[in-house]
Amino acid sequence: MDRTDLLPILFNLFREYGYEGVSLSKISQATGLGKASLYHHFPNGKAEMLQAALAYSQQWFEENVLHVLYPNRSPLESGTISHQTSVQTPQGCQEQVKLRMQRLIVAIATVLTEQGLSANLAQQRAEEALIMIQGSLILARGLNKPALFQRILSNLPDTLCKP
Amino acid sequence: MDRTDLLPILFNLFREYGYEGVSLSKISQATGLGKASLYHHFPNGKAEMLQAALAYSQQWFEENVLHVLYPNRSPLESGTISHQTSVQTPQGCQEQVKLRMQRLIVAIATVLTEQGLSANLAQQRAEEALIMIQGSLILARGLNKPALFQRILSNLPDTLCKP
DNA sequence: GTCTATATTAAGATAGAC
DNA sequence: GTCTATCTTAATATAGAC
Repeated sequence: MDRTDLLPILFNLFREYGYEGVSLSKISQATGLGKASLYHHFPNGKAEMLQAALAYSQQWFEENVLHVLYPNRSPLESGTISHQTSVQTPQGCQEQVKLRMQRLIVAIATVLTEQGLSANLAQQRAEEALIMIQGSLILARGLNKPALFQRILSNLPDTLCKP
Repeated sequence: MDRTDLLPILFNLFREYGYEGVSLSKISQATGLGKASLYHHFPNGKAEMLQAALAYSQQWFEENVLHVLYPNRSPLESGTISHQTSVQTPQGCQEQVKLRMQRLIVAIATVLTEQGLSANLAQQRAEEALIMIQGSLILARGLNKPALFQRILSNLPDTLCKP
């Protein structure tokens, strides 16, 4: 088994249960590997597993989101993980979250600007896009209504480009 | 020290760190009480502390949010904790979260209906209100820009009542 | 690369004195 | 009502065989 196979499993675990909510026993069960084997792949233990899962999701985000918004433009040089500190604890996520939000907002604002919106309005709309996405995810999960998220997502393009 | 004094401390701890992220040592430190003393107030341990913190926040929500939207109308009979199961684990929060969202949406939709909006539009706008609130909270925290939340909140009344 | 076995520490929880 | 002391279990982590 390769380390690459473990990353999506780790990512899903941390996303669903949170860092403290994921125990090595859970990871062992989810991956089918013994605890000792996990330490073979991640010598620094759980903290390193989180770090690897974050890097994995970051890469996914670059390829599947940012690269779609920036099809053949920016080489995404800042996409390589440059803000990674030694072995990350849960608090260490904050900076990565911030960076990812900022870059997504810039990407969306750029697209909106090319659609004819002013810089200020584009920025505001891009923030609004993230707000709607994040907020509808919370409501969809809280109310157990996935359709609510789908609806918001479908209306987003019109909402952002409108007046 | 009274049990009532502990509730806001517990609530803040659970909100900040999550259920698994809060240890009895942390609670002991935050409250100034020994672990054994905590078990005097909450014989069923951490699970009961979460339950109490949830009930406390629910009461706060009733008095400070719903009662403001329903000034002297509904007696809020459903406000008393009727959906409480024995001793709650983290999963047990889901149903409470759902109920609270639903009631807030109904409350906002009712207000909007009285402002002249149609039932369907009012419902949709009420959902949108929660989406904006929750989403802007996430962005404000993630970007470390509290002003973003303030801005969204200020614009909400107009946004909801407009066309 | 994975295992069994074990060490080490911290967590949740109790007993009983004051 | 709060404490000290202790119990029990689970968590993180390591050693060493295969």
